[in-house]
Amino acid sequence: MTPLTSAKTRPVRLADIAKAAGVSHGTASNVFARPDIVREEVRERVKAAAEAMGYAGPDPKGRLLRAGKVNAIGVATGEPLSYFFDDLFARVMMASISQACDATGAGISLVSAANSEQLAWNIQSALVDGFIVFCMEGDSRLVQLARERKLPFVALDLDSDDQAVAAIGVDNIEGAGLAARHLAELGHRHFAVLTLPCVDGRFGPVTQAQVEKASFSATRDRLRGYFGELARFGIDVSLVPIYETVNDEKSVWAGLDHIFSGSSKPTAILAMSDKIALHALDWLRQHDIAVPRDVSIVGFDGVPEGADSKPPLTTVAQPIAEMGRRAVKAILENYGSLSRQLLPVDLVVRSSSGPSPA
Amino acid sequence: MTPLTSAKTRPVRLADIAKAAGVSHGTASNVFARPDIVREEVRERVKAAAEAMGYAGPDPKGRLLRAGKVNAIGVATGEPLSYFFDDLFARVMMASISQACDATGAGISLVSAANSEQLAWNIQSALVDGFIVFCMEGDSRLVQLARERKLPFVALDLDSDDQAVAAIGVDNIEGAGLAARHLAELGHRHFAVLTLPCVDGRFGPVTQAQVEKASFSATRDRLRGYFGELARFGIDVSLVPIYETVNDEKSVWAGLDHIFSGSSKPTAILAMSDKIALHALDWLRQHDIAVPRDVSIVGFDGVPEGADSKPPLTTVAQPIAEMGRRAVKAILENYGSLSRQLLPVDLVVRSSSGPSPA
DNA sequence: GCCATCGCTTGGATCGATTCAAGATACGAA
DNA sequence: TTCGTATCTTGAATCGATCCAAGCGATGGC
Repeated sequence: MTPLTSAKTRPVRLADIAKAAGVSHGTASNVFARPDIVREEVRERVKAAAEAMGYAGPDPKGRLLRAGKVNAIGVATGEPLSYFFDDLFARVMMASISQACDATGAGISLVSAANSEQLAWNIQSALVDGFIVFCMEGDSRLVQLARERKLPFVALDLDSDDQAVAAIGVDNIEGAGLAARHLAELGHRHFAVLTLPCVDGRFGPVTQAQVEKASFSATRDRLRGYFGELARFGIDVSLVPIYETVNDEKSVWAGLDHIFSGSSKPTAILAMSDKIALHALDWLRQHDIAVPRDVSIVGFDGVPEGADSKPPLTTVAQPIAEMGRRAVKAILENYGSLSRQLLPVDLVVRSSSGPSPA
Repeated sequence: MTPLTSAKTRPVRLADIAKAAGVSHGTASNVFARPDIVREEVRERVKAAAEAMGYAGPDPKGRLLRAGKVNAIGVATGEPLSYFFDDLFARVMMASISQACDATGAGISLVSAANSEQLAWNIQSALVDGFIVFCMEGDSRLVQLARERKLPFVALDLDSDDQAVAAIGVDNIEGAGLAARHLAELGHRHFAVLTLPCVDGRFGPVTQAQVEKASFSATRDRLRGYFGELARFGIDVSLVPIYETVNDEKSVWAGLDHIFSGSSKPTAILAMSDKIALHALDWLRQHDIAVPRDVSIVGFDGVPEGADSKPPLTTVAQPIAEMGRRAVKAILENYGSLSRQLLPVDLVVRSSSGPSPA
């Protein structure tokens, strides 16, 4: 009979207050879970005991085991956690995922890992009902770990290679083709391409053959889309300079330094992400190259920042909101069937693209 | 002996594969948790059984109950979940929180609720080791619910009123004073204030007395800071127009329409958030009012976007990264002691403020 | 050949709740 | 008074793992 001591040493359990109130733990549980079926007098007594003993309410840890459902979906990435808040594309995607979760009352768990040792553990021990995986690169390890959990699983933007993995994405080849055709139809014949990463960490000029070996399928497919369409306009794609960036300001600026230091300057730039395009816009402005008078540029993704840039960015918009919605739906409704959804992209023409100066 | 059927009806448990492998569940557990203490021959046998039966590995739900620690911190807000990805300030804060979590291997659970009914349940059933609560307004209900969980708890940016709540914030009065003094010392005598919300949802001109009744303490304190300092410079603050915004473009623009339609136009604007200030910058540019030549403006928060605006924004920078780090540390190390930390703010002078035109 | 030691394995207890069939109580009707 | 019914309450089973004391077998020393 030293409730104070035991309350100090270990948290109060439902069984403790049941005993204190002189009822069974079954009844005590009902007081919290289904108060209506407990007689008022008993209910008040139990609640009073809970209050007196400083009971924090039924512990979700216990409930979870019984219920089986966490009511939260995990969003995983190989990047650091802050990727979700730093990256333009991830941000929009997360906003749409969170709206879908809000609508259904589900929570979101962010899962990541600095080192790959941690990654495995984080994925294996994440308390979630399913995973949405951000696959910026051929993160096959991440995908594999997530699938091993045997929970509902959707990959966003994954390579089209493995048909067994559920994935939601866009047709990168088609989207890139749209961008290239748009510029070609405006009369442009001198192109340059700023790519997303092919290999981890490095940046610099690359060849078409090198991009073909990229681990990130979006990089490969977008280049194929660009060049496929350009070739159709009779442009010799082997002469088009390709510069690999790591999707940040530094590498993009280095790329433009490189591209515009050559003898034949492009009049049109194909950027594989809006982020690249927006950094490029900054570089061009600083170098007094007018957009779109001197140079046109088309991005990829359709992030909202593109609408407010100077000039507003022409881009290939992914249906990001729709992708997020579908991903959440797939997890919560546990589609076993969904194997691969390719959503349509949309060329959004704004003011960063115009007729070729020549 | 119909493993296929039973595997279909219900997920495979550790006990199932233990039986299949002919070992006790204790040993089976060791195979996964401490493989080194199990004889290799047995280990292989168990792993083979697991593989054969399609076992997904030890279920974290079960582990959790025993271990007691979730290894994740909950971040809660009264706003919709997308707030974390949309709002400038929240984004920076979340980036710093996630860096701190990454460093320690902890996960992040985002908790929110569209309606207040859901809120209670979401907070009560969140699987977390502690809460960091974003208190943009006097969300006392949110704070109360979180505290009832009796988990480690930290509020960010809460009113200084309730001393019992652990909170990390800045001295809003001091910060606002810094901004006001900076402008006053530049010779400005004609001010206008754009406030954060006082009451949910509405916006429009307000009086000092109305702001004093704001439920959001930061709004109150920042106005006090502004006016306290302005009064020190002999400015009659009762003549300074105050416009309440809801921290979005529409209300800010409406505010400036209102303020600049009056007879005496301000030369200096005090904005209670960088977001407000950045929207104001857009409005001023569209109305051909040069900053800082015609009008100076100072923001509050210190978000990175302020450094890239045109012109770059003078602002009162909160130590957002440090606040995030401390909050995470407080949760993970379960400071019972931390009651209230006020961190220093920093006036960052950029180009949006200059000498008064008069 | 016996005993001590070492190392792996075992089975039960535990984490904290929910659920359900069965039992108990109270109340009204015959 | 007795039985039936409606309403609570009870206690055991369950969720899926981890942990630990005790047991057991093999090995090596004397």
